[in-house]
Amino acid sequence: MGREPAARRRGKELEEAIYQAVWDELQEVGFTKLTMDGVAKRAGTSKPVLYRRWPGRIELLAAAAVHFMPDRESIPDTGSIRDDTVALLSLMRTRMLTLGRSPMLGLLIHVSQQPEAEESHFLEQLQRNIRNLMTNVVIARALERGEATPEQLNDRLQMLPIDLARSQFLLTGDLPEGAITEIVDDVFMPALAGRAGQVRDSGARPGREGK
Amino acid sequence: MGREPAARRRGKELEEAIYQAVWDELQEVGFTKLTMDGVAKRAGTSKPVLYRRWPGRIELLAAAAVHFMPDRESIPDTGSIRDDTVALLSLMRTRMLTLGRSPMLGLLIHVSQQPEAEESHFLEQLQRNIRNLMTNVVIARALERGEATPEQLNDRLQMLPIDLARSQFLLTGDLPEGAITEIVDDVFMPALAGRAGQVRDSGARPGREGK
DNA sequence: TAGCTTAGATACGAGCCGTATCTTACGGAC
DNA sequence: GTCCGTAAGATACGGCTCGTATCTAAGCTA
Repeated sequence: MGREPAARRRGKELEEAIYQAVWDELQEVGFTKLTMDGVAKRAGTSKPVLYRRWPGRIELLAAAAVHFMPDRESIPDTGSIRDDTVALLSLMRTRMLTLGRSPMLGLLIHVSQQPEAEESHFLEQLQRNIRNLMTNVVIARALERGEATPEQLNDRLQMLPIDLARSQFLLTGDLPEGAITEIVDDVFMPALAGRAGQVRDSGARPGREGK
Repeated sequence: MGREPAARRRGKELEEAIYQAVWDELQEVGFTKLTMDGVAKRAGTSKPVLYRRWPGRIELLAAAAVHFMPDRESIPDTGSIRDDTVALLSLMRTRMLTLGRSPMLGLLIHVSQQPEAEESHFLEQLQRNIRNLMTNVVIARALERGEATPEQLNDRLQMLPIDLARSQFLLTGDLPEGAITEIVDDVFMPALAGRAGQVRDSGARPGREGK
């Protein structure tokens, strides 16, 4: 007569179900209304199971995000810094859309109030990864190709496309294809060209190397 | 025997005290722990008084921010687009530091989940105001001076310093003097120069002017 | 089969939410 | 000065979420 209680899950199987519950709950009620009770209920488990694994909802969210984050880490060599940068921003787009705007803002708030935040390891790791791809792959290739010189590429300039992409996403919640090409073609490439025209700041001699 | 109950405040006097309480509470417990109970208690009043005026804590926070926001709206004419831009970013810096990183992120989350959000009128108003100062003052002056041409200045490029400044603030919680000059001198001015060198997009041939 | 780990159920106190109710201080009208 | 309407301030409430404590029994391991 008593209904069959669901089989008891453990380890990876259980965690996977919890992550899925987090993701579904995010989709359904949104970040601000994401609760531990809600996740536990949806996952068919109970709160203590969650608290045994994560300190709180932010850390649980971060873990779920890690779990669902696509982990493509390579930028195809397109042959030009322009297209490589577009590819990098597309990767950024994929990741940011996976995480979502509110969760990303939520993680940022958490970081901003708990500077040591081990849990935000995740956000910083994404950030660091993107940064490395820019400097060690896109820029490095550009230097090899002779598309740019080291003096030309200060830190700000190297991070320019990334910063603009993140800014756009945090403000609008999206990073459309068109925005990417605008960032690259209307800002980044001109900025590179501008620095090329006056390679050394001291000897600024605009427009002397002839077209 | 009974202690003298504090004199009952009304109107502007009361609201001022509430705003001050919000600000103090923000300072003391931080954005995520800012509660209506806490504000009411600190202001020496009670929750119904707050809820009669604002729908919730986010709206109360926004109102307090408006109240404390310095309202300098002018950018001195420094004689160059470079220095005008620095002045604009300094204004942005002042405003963002007044609001604070977490509150700004919190308002952004609120906007992101309630798109119509009338209350975030405040954030968008700040944004719009800065935008207007950039296009209608800084850029307009530059065009008058002949420092730039209209074709040179697409939307992305015009918003570049603002976007970078906001990005920096949201990530680090600050916008130091040095960051401002880097944004302007290492990115914005070169980008302008780059667009000047190749006014029409059709002729853009990146990486061809090298040695 | 015995025993250990831990999933899952349940209950709890605490804190905050937003609202309802009530008293009473204050300000304006006369 | 008196009367009255408005709104401040106190209090209490139900509801939700938090994070934890306690207990059971399921399932793995020896």
